[in-house]
Amino acid sequence: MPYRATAGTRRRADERRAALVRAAQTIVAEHGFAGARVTEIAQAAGTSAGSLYSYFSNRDELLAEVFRRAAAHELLVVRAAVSAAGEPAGRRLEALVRTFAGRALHGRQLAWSLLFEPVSTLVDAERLAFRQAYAGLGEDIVTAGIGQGVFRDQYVPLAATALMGAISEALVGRLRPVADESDAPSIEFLVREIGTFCAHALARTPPTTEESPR
Amino acid sequence: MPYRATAGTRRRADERRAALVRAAQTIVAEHGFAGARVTEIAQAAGTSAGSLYSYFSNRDELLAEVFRRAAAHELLVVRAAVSAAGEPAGRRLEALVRTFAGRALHGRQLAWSLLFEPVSTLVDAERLAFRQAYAGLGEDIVTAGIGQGVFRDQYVPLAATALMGAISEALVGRLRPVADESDAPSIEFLVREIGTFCAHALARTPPTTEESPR
Amino acid sequence: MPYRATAGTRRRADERRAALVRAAQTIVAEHGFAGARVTEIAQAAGTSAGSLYSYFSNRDELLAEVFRRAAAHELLVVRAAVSAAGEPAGRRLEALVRTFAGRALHGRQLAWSLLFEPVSTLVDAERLAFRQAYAGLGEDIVTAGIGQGVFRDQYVPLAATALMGAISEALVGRLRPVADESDAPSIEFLVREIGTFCAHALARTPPTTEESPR
Amino acid sequence: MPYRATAGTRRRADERRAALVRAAQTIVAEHGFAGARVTEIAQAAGTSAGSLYSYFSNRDELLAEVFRRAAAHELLVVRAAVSAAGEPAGRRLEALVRTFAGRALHGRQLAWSLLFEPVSTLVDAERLAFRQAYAGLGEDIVTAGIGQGVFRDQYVPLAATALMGAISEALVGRLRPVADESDAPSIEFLVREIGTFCAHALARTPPTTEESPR
DNA sequence: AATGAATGAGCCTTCATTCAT
DNA sequence: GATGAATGAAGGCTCATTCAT
Repeated sequence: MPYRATAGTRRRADERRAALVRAAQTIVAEHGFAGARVTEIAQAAGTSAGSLYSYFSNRDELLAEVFRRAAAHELLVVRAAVSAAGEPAGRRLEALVRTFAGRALHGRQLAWSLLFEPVSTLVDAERLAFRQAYAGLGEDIVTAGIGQGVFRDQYVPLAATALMGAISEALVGRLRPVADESDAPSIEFLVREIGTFCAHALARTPPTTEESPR
Repeated sequence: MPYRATAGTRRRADERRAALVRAAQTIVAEHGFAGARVTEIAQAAGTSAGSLYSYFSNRDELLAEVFRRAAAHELLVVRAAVSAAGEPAGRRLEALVRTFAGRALHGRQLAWSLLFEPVSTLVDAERLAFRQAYAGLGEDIVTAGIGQGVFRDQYVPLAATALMGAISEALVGRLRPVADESDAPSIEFLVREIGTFCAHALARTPPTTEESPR
Repeated sequence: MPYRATAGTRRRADERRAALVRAAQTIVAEHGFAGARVTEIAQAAGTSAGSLYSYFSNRDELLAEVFRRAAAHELLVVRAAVSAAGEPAGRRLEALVRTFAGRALHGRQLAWSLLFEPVSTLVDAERLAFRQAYAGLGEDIVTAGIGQGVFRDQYVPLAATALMGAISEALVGRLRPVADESDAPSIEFLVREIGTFCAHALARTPPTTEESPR
Repeated sequence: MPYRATAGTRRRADERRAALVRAAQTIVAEHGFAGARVTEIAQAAGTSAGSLYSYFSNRDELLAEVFRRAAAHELLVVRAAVSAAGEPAGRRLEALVRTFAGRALHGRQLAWSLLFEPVSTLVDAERLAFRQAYAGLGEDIVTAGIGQGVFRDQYVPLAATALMGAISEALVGRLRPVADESDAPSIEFLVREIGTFCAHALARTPPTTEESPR
């Protein structure tokens, strides 16, 4: 009698696979991709390293999936918030910033890993897609805003990119020492400031470039 | 004739050291810090791995020097351009963007490694200083602009950070596929767009957030 | 049938570990600690270098275990013999010498490595304990002997140390060429002589220091 | 005109050579043979590593010479003291112990290195000679003592060896932790105790091996 | 004959991947 | 299908020795 992949078998396999991805994600969220050892992932998933290789042909492959999943989730959340914001584009922009900020500040390491950490060609490709999706989100907003006359006419791809750069750097960037968080400004304040920054950046009104008259 | 530690000897040592740094930088510029193997660096410098250790106590130390050197150069160039731009702040901002852009587009991998690639504690510390210097540059410009009434009143540290994020992401970010550069917009155009983006972002005039009347 | 961490597995692991220790000990017994290369140890144990590291976190750790094991064994044997010798202290002393001698002459290099060869801080600490245990044994005997009036009153720590020095040097010391063992005195004779030497050294009767009258 | 080794040239060479040996000895006396790096020796001698190799074909060769020299010096001093002690053998023995003790406690590291530290086959051979010389000294004393009826009849080689073992272990042995030297007994006391130990060990009077009557 | 920078073999250690059970 | 011990390639670093100057 030939072996038959019953529904139960199949489901159990899927669960295992998912457990591995989840475990890996947890570790990545704590130590970054570089700190995600195959053995530890397997252990955290209640499985073995060897078993892992029957679900993924590669460590890279697994990490890529972790990336994909985490990124997809982020996107989902942000997209939902953006959709819910309705019109005009300014409100959508604000929702984008606010949601992105919430996610990023929640899990800084994961956010950073998703955005910046170099892993492998595979993940880099994945990241490209992720960023493009984000950029696409931004592009939609910008395009809509332009159409609505809210935003000035501009080269949309770049605007979206710069937008994401500004937001992510301001939030996840490792620019300032993490240590001294005592007198750091409140998140609410930061988000509002970033929102203003972005709103201005896209705005129609031409910026004042000359010194103000006294 | 006895061996003599002449000026020539000294110079050759300096050259060797410099050659190592240069070789390392070349490799970093191609494969990133992670891809810079000691043996390969030495070989590329026409030396042996062992020899490398008489110039640097460490691989990390060498990489840190590569970073320092490259970063210092970038800063120098950008600072000079900014200073030369004079008043008002808007012009300095434009100079910042233009120069940064020129450097970044020249060597994408290097720029990315300098800005983002995690290496070691040592280099990360170096990077912090580098980024802070950049941020400082930005802060100076923003502060000046606010004083001149050109820029709106805003939380300067964040503005500077977001600024750098926008610029670097737009330029070095791996958002767009590097492969397909056929119908990419001209650098000149990109730089102008980024400049506009930044100028608006900081500008005093409140952005229009409502739909324009038809 | 799923892989199962059975008692057999566990036993095999223990065996592997033991094999490594044994292999290491063999090599140490032949070439000393310094001559015990990780790769060679693993190979001698029928394993790979990498595998070694799942049983020991360190080369030093393994060597320390080799030391501990060998030393513990030596101590056990000697202690047992000493206990079995009963009273008075003189008999215990003789047992000490005899047993120590037997062990030492059996494996000269190992005995020497245990007693003298510098390895690492870890092993040195282990050795300290080993030597102190030996010294403690000696001190017990000397103290007892003094109490019994068999040995003269003396500074016990030094007596014990000197005792061990005399014995070990006479036996393991590299004083005489190892090569020419042809006309060497019998072990039995040596042991008896050392015993006499030690007995006298500790004895109560004051030594004659003046020339005997003719 | 052929190169001629003038007296001056020759003398200068000898001085260089001697300087190297001296420098090496200083370093060995501080860090042991293992801690004597070729480069550092050369530097300490005001020479270069390369130059060192025109005086010694080997690091081992140099270290062997260091050993030879230091050992010879020790021997010379001890021999002189022993000779000066005159008769009977008991006095010579005391002189041996006292002088040896003085030297050993003066430079513990050097003494230990000479007596115990493993270096190379070459040095080990040298050490053999050294120890044999010491043993010879001991043998002479013991033999004389036996002839004078001061010491009991015994197997001289072993007695001498055990003697040296007792002395050196008591003095240089790393048995007890070096750290706690606060309430350590005075050197004078130690030397006297060792002397007594040795005197008894060799003495004619048969030791009491039965418990003393109460 | 002197120099000291260059060499490179050799060491320990890590970790993704495989495969006998 | 599952397991996890075994593997072994690869990497950084040290230091005695050599050799162009």
